[in-house]
Amino acid sequence: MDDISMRVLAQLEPEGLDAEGQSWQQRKSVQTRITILEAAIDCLQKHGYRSTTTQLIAEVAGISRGAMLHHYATKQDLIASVIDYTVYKRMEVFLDGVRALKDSARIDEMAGIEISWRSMLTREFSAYLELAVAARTDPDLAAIFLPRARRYVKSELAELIRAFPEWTEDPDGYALAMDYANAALEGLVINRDIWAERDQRILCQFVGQSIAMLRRGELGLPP
Amino acid sequence: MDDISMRVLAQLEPEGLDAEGQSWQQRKSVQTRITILEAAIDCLQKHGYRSTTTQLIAEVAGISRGAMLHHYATKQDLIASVIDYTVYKRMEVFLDGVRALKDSARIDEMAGIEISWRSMLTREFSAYLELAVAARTDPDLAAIFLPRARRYVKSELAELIRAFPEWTEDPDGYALAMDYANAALEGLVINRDIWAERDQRILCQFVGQSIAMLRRGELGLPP
DNA sequence: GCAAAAACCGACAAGCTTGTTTGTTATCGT
DNA sequence: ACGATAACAAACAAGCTTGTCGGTTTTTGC
Repeated sequence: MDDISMRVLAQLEPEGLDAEGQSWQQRKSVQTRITILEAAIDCLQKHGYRSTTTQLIAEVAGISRGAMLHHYATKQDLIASVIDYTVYKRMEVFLDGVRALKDSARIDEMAGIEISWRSMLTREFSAYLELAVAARTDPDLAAIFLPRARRYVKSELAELIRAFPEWTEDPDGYALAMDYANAALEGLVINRDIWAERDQRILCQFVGQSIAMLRRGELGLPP
Repeated sequence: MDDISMRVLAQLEPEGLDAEGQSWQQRKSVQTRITILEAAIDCLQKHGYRSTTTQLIAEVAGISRGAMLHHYATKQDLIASVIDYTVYKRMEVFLDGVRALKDSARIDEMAGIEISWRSMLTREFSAYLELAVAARTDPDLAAIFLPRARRYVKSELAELIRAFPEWTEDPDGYALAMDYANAALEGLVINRDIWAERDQRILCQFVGQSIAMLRRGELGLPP
């Protein structure tokens, strides 16, 4: 893992899941928590936030509900951890993908879009998006989600530019490209069941092309 | 209302709400149903699909739950009507907006994007989007939502091109532009609480610009 | 070893949601 | 005018969800 990844991941790494050198109980606890978080991700993806009951999560995780409530006293505690965990894992996947690209593929073919698109098709991002949309109409969820989401966007913007050095000279354009890619692809994800797959591929390519033009300065904005 | 509007709206007009020349009971019934639908829209926007209980809708509508279940025997019946109703009203707003544009504004300044964006900030679209995302994880809702959504996309694509005659020569590009605008703006709507307003405005302009380039053939796709 | 703490389990009360059912008032057709 | 029908109201049962509580097993510190 190189410098770039270290910085980003260090900022976003979830707490309470890194006790690898601790006692037996600590490690057992961490393992159980990860099992719970993975189960929660599955449930969020399949059933959505409001239908993801603590009962269901416990069943999928294969432990009793009482045991789960020992690790996460309330549903909010659990969801807060899910947010951190999914953000961390998605960033991990995204960075791995971008780092694996050759410079030419990344710059000329806008392959970063493809990586971003793929990272949005993961279980983790499905769960994250589910929370994002649910937070818009659930005050309790918004209270724990929005601060984390804003922090995440900030970290992503500030650090990920190291993975795209070709944007260094144009920070505003980079910020726009980042938001733009996220918005377009998230909109695409939402309509995945409605639109034909071919249309989705074309759309994805179009987004990549327009970002390429933005970078080359052929498609800008009035000041 | 001109020809264009007539065609589109005729295809999408909800059933059971057009009994204006009927008996007193009929008109009363229609009025009550509209009251219920408007209440449902408010609830969906504010609380999301899963928290929009029949109890809550009845309270907001100002009638008893029993009375509501007389008009809509089940929650699914009600939601199905909400889908048709919101699609109809959004299309109405959108068409009114586009018709009010001068040709120059529509073609050169891509003002259609601004209209589309504004139509997505309405109560009706918020409710529709809420149903769209909820349908992705709720099989019962998906059963009534997806068929209607696909029909809506088809009607929109087939008929709305009359409002944008400058695209007539390029049906593929038009289809792409349509999907693209919807995806990007819907993604923008979803992140509305997370991103700064200024960034949202810039993003909206960028989407308009890239569509303008697509129309001028300066930004196409490989076959 | 042994007490304390942590991991884990099962059951409970309180509240909410949905659809059904029974009853009341107002309007329609003849 | 009068029976039928529609609009509306209220109460009920069945099921689900959340958080709390007492109890059991396993690990840790001494």
